[in-house]
Amino acid sequence: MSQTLETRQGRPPITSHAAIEGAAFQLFDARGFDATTLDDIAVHMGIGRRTIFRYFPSKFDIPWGQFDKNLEIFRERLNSAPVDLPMWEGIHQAVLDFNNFDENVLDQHRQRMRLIFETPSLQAHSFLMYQRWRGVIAEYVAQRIGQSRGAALPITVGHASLGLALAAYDIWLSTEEWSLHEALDSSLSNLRQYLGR
Amino acid sequence: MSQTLETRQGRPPITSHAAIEGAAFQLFDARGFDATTLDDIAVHMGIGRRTIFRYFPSKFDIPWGQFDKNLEIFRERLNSAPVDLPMWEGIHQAVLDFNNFDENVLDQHRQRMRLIFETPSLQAHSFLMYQRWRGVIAEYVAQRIGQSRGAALPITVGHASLGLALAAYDIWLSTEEWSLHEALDSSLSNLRQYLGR
DNA sequence: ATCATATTGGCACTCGGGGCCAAAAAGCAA
DNA sequence: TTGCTTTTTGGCCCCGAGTGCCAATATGAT
Repeated sequence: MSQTLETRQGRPPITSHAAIEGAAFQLFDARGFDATTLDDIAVHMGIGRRTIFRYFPSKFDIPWGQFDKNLEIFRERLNSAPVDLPMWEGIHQAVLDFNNFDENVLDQHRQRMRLIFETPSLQAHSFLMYQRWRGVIAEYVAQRIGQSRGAALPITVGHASLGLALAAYDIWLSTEEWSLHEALDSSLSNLRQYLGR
Repeated sequence: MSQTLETRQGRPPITSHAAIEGAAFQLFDARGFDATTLDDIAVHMGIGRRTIFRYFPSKFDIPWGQFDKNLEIFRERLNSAPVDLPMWEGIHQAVLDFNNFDENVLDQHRQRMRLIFETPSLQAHSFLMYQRWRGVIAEYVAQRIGQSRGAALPITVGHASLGLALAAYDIWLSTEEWSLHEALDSSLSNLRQYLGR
């Protein structure tokens, strides 16, 4: 059993990732990401600016929340994909699963991704997140075909899968017509059609 | 005729994009990108730090040199691609052309891309460059199929092409075995094979 | 009450970036 | 030569992100 609920020694934390994230999004929505300083967030929460850096390595990481956790979930989804399917189908299924959100969190996910996709400084930093995401795919492909993580196919499939996911998000965010699931399906089938069959 | 060589009025520029780029790369190679401050570069060149910002919008843009110019060339390459070929072949040819460097500049191109690919802060900012690159592709696809630049296929092909190019660069930079041309070919054929045929 | 432990947040610093503007350096006209 | 115009330069001063350092604070344990 984990000891999350146990009483710990030492001064108790005054805030949390979720609390900072929530307060930050309030201000981001109102003034925009760039126009919101860390001082604004700290003052608004009644905590020290220095404390924010104990929870997030940079301002850019706040909109991504607990990305590490999600990446772990994605890795598990991939590893439990059925092996009898063609690899591209298994990966696509895992991506669909990973992007399957409950109704009640879908709105905030959309808001989060919209902020990330529409703020240039945030887009730039997000590339570092994307790199880790495609690294998970590359690792899976490498393990499945028995090659190095840096070999041509794992690298290529990682980049291509990332491209498909980003395309789907671009499409999903720019129109109300499609669900995220449909956008992911459509980008894959569009690519297959484009590459000629 | 252009008036590049004419005498102009006003105080003449004390430096140039190329000069700053050259001096900067000297220091980047010696100390690394992050450890080199703009003050270091300015002092090393005997110019003011403020002046550097007249030539480059940010420190991150220095390693990219005159990216706008190259993007224009790429756009022309694309637009002069033969229409009787399947679209994916035309685009692939344009990408190959765009990445065809003379022997004498290949080393410095490799050095430049290695710096960009190996420096996280630089990777992040480079995503903004990549966005513009794939925008050129999306525009071409949109125009060729008579749809909006933001439609599903243009967006998807843009992202996928970018993924292929980045994969090729990853492979090219990580091994001495392949030429850039071969790496680009290999990433495309790997993707086609992966998607099953 | 004292001690051990863990978090907090203030202080001071570096660096990238930008607004502002006087100084510098050229051509041109009188 | 003397101004006038034009253009670039770079100093000055500011802001905000991010970091190292460390005393203050708030808990549990003895």
